[in-house]
Amino acid sequence: MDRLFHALADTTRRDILRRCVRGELSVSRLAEAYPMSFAAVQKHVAVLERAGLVTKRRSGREQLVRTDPDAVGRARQALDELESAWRGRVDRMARLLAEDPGTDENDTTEGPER
Amino acid sequence: MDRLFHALADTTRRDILRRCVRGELSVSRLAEAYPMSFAAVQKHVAVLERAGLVTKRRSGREQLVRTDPDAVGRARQALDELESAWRGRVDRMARLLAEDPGTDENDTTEGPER
DNA sequence: TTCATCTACAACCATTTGGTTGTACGTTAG
DNA sequence: CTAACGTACAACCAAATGGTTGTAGATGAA
Repeated sequence: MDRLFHALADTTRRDILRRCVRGELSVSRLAEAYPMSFAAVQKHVAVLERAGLVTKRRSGREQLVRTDPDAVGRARQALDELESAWRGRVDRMARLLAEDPGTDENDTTEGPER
Repeated sequence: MDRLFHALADTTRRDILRRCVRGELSVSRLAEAYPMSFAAVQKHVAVLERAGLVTKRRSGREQLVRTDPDAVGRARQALDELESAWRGRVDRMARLLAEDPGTDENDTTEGPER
């Protein structure tokens, strides 16, 4: 979660994500687009990879970068949960679950984070 | 944008946001909840404030922290745009705008960021 | 007034970040 | 084979981060 948002908190990295939307791009092709060294872009891609936002696929001597379609969805879901709390939906849901002694699996109210 | 995601990229800060959902909390009240100094929490609140995620209101000698309901919406919208690009919606929209010589204000295709 | 509380802010420190350069290795092209 | 390309990775550096302590200013309570 920390890594996800941290990866998104950089203009270059968000731009890399946008560029990889249309299709796979090699790291060196990406590096041409930015006023920085190849190694720097390589590091940005590594950050995105550790956050699960992109995956790399080897093709010959090139390393093709592709976005993970589900990753942004996960980030959005995290914000949705935050927004739900905002609107009090979580509280009401928790209260309903408390009254109904049914299957209460997940805990959405306590602890700083999972 | 950078500041927004960076503010969200920390467990303590996300937790502060959740705690301030129900109502305003003073900084010292917040500080009691975490195993760190008052000044550290103060800094976290400052980061959230610079990102526009919370606002502070003075009440006597206390400084009450409150979440900005629209802020998470803004972050979600940013992710929505990213997700739209994923799905190619932005591209099709841009193509439509290109064919229609009408009011083409925003540029969504070039540059690293706004 | 005096004291305790809440806040603000500066100074400091260790670690991380974002960038650089340089070197080494696998792969493709001539 | 040799040269060029794409990548990986280490070492290094300046700046930012996340934490600390200490000091000082407002405000509320005794």
